[in-house]
Amino acid sequence: MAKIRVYVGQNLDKGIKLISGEAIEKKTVIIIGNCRIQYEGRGVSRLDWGERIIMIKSDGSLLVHRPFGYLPVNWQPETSTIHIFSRGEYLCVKAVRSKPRERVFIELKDIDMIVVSELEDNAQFIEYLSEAEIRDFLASHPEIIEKGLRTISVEKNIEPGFIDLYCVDEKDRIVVVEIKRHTATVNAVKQLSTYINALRREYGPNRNIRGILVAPSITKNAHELLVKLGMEYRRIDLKAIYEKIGRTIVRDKSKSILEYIE
Amino acid sequence: MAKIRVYVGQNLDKGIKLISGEAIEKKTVIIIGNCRIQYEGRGVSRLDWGERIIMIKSDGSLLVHRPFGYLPVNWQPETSTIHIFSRGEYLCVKAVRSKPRERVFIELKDIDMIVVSELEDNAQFIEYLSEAEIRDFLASHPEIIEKGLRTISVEKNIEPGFIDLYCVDEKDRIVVVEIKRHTATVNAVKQLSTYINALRREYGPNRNIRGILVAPSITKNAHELLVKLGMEYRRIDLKAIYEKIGRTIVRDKSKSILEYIE
DNA sequence: GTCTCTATTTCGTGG
DNA sequence: CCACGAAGTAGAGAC
Repeated sequence: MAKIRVYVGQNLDKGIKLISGEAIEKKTVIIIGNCRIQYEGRGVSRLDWGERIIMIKSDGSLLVHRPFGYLPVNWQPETSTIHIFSRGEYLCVKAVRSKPRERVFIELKDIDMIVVSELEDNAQFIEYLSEAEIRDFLASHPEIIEKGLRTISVEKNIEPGFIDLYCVDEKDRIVVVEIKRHTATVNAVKQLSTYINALRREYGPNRNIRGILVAPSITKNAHELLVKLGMEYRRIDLKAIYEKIGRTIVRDKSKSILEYIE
Repeated sequence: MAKIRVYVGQNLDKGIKLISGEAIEKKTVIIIGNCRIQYEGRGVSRLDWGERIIMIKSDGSLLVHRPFGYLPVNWQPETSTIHIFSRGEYLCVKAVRSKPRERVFIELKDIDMIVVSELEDNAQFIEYLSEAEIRDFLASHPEIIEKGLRTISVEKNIEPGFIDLYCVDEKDRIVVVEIKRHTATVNAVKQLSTYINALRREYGPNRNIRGILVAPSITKNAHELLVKLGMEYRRIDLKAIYEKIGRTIVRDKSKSILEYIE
């Protein structure tokens, strides 16, 4: 079980003393209370009094959550230094970051609860179906994109940027493959076009160079532009790739994992 | 003061019953405990047992925070439906979203604390120095960009997209202004170049059309490309703009607000 | 440190 | 609802 100290009601003063004095090393602090907030740095923001949840982690990251919305209303990433101190009637939390130079300044006028916890969490976060994983899988199974396609290099660096897959087709034409793990937009088409133009400059007009955009879907505008520029689209099915890579971990058996992919 | 109920130690069962039975309407729930998590949807992830903080808001948003890092390790935005229920030894939290189809499934084997709160927060979040604000300010003060510059239109829609400022200079040449509120990259240069090419096609080769990229800074590659394409860079100072727009709210007087901008 | 690109990006806005 | 671009985007990887 985690070490947790809860300060509420009569004990709040003790909690305030604890978090404002002692360094909160290795501890995660949650404060619930009525506060106002100012942020200055890359932008400037102001938020007047309201009841919110403040989370301060031992690495210096700070989050302020309102009772709605997925995103924190104010925050500071982990490179910050955090000071907690009393000023007049208010408990103040000040998180300053030097690069970029910015600060979050919180004043609390009412505190409902303080939780100081020491959490142990050493598990490794494992992700599947990232763009890198899909790219590497397609690199070793280029026939999924097109029969007879062979991969020459992965993440090939040419001047304008990195080509996901640099391949040749059955007729030995160069094929530039751009992979998107979700809906391809006009930007993706432009990106692919840039690569192809660069290669055409390099190889001259006699070398036939093809461009294939691989994605589970593509926007209408993107597809029009793609066709206009003489390039091609290949749909991939993330579900099928996931099956082929072969995962077996399913804990919640109420629904198949594959129902949720793409 | 906010309405807060804390369940810890002996009371945990009561808390579990509360959050798994009743709809948690208008309430924000925090659970601290040892859990494992699976996510499936746009991607797939697994996280084995560890002590974490789970936050569930009344709008259906879900966040799981590890004791480190600014970002939640797993989450679900506010369009989700959330079910809390017991299965065997575990308390389960299941958040499902339909568009895109995805789910987060959490199993808790030890719970340290449950907090159920009703937070009141109606304050308006106010942001300054957004790209829109900077753009509108420069639109009405184009002389900051260049002496004699006049704004013709803001957010002008031409085929490839929207031009931030469409101006004419002292010599009545068309000037396309692209504004970035931080470091301009090669993409910004390409964007500007696209607009200018479109206008050149429209107005023919005799009309002189200039492009100005306005940003607090620019990357080396971007600047090289800009010069190569015959366009110009103007540095803007966010601090100066903020001063000119004229803000006065400064609560924490220990440091001037302007120290923290840009 | 600078620059570029991805992200379970999220979020807004305009068509 | 789809498409596209901004964000205090954050974070990773290459150079």
